[in-house]
Amino acid sequence: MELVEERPFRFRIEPHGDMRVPGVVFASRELLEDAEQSLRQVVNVATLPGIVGASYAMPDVHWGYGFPIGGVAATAVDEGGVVSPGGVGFDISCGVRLLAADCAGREIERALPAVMDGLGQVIPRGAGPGGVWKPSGRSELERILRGGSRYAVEQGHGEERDLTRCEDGGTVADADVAQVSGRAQERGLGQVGSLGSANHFLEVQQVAEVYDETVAAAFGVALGQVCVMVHCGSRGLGHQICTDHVRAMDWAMARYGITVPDRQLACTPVDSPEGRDYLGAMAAAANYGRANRQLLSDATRRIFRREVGARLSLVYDVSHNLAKIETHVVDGTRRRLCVHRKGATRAFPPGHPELPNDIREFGQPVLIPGTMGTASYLLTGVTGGDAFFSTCHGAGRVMSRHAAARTITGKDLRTRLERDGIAVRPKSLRSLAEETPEAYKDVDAVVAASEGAGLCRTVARLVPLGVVKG
DNA sequence: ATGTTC
Repeated sequence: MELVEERPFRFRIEPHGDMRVPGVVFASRELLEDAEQSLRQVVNVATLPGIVGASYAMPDVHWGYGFPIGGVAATAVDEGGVVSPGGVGFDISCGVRLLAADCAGREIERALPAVMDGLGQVIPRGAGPGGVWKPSGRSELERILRGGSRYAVEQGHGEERDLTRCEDGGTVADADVAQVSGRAQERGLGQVGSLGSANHFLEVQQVAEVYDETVAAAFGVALGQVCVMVHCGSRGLGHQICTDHVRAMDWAMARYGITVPDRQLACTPVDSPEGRDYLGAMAAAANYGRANRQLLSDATRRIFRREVGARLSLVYDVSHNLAKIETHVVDGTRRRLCVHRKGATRAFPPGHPELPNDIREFGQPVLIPGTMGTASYLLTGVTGGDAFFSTCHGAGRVMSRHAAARTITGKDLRTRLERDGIAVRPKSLRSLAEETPEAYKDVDAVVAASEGAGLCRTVARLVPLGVVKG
C-alpha cells in the first residue's frame, strides 16, 4: 500500500482500482506499523457508492468488521449515497461519558477503597444479562428506545444538565422500534444499565494535567479534581440490530446494483427502505446506549453520595460508533451527508449551533478513554477540523485477546495495578489479563497524532485511581 | 463489541 505523506500526521492513498475517493490516514509512521489490513479496509470503503471527500482513518485505526475501527466515511444522501451497518459497528452507540466530582483526589484518598467496593457491588458488568434497571416490559423498553437518556432522567434517574451536556440532548430522533427485532429487544430487556465486557470500563480518575484552563473550567474540570469516566455501549441489543440489518442489506444489495469488495461492507442507499429501516433501528440502539450510560451514572452518584458526600456533574457524553445525517460543505457545495463514524469521535468546532450554550464558544468536548491503567483525555473540537469534524476514539488494540492473556496472568496484572496505586474491581481475572495495557497502542501517541493532524486540541489528561471492569 | 461459534 503506497502511503504519500502530505504533511506531518497526514498520509494519502491515491485512488486506484474501484476507489471513488482517496484514502486519508491521520497518523505517524510508528502508529501505522502492522496496519496493512486496516489500510486495505480504508481502500475498500473508498469504493462505496456516493462516498465524498475521502475514506478517512484516525490515528487509532485497526482492523474491524468490513470498515476499519477508527474510520470515517461520508456519503451524499441525495446522490445515491449508501448507509452500511459495518460503518457503525456491532456496538452501536458505544461511547464515553465523563462526570466531574465536587472534590479533589486527596480528599477521597482514604475513602477510595469503600467507593470502589460500593461501585464493585452495584455496577453490573461482564458478558450476559444483568442491569441496574429492569424495564417493566416491552412497552417500557420501547420508551427507552425512543427517549434514551431523556426517558431515564424523566423517570428520576438524573438531572437536567445530564441532557444539555449529552450529544443530541440525550435523545436521537427518528428511532423506529418496529425495526428492532424481537430477539434484539429480548436481549436488551435484561441489560439496561450494564457495562458489558472487553475494553468497556467505569473508572474513578483524577485530573493530572490541564493544557487549557479556560476551556477546562468551562467544561467543568480542574487540576486534581476527581472524575468518573464510563465507557460502554448498547450491549446485546445493538449487536443483534447490526446482525439483523447486515443480513437484510446483504440480500437487498444486488437489487440496487451495488457490488462491494467485501461482503462485510453490505449497504443500501440511505434513501431506500432498507437504509431507513437500519437508521431507525440504529437510532433506537443509540438511545439505549445513552440510557445505559445515564443509569450507570445514577448508580455511581449514589455510591459517591453515600461514601464521600460528593456530587457528580456531567462534563459530556459522546458516542464514537454512529452514523449521522449532517450537512457539510464538500467541493464548495452544501450537501446532506450520512457520516459514518466507527471508532471515531465527532468533534464539532467552536461556535457550532448544536453545541450547548454554555460551552459553544469552546468547541465540543471529546472524551478519549485510554487503556486500563494508563491515561484518558479530554479534548475539544477545532475550527477547520478535517474528516467532517472527527477525531480518534481511544488507544486501539494491537494484540489479540488470546495473545494478551499469554503475556500476564490476571492475578499478576491486578497486583501490578494495585502496586501502581490503581484499585481494580474486575468481574473476571481472565478478562482482566486480556485487557493488559501492552495489548493496546499508546494513547498518548494517538492523542498527540490527532492534535498534530489538526483534528482536535488537548484540554486535560486524566489518570485512573480505580477501575471497574467486566 | 457479542448469551465471546446459530
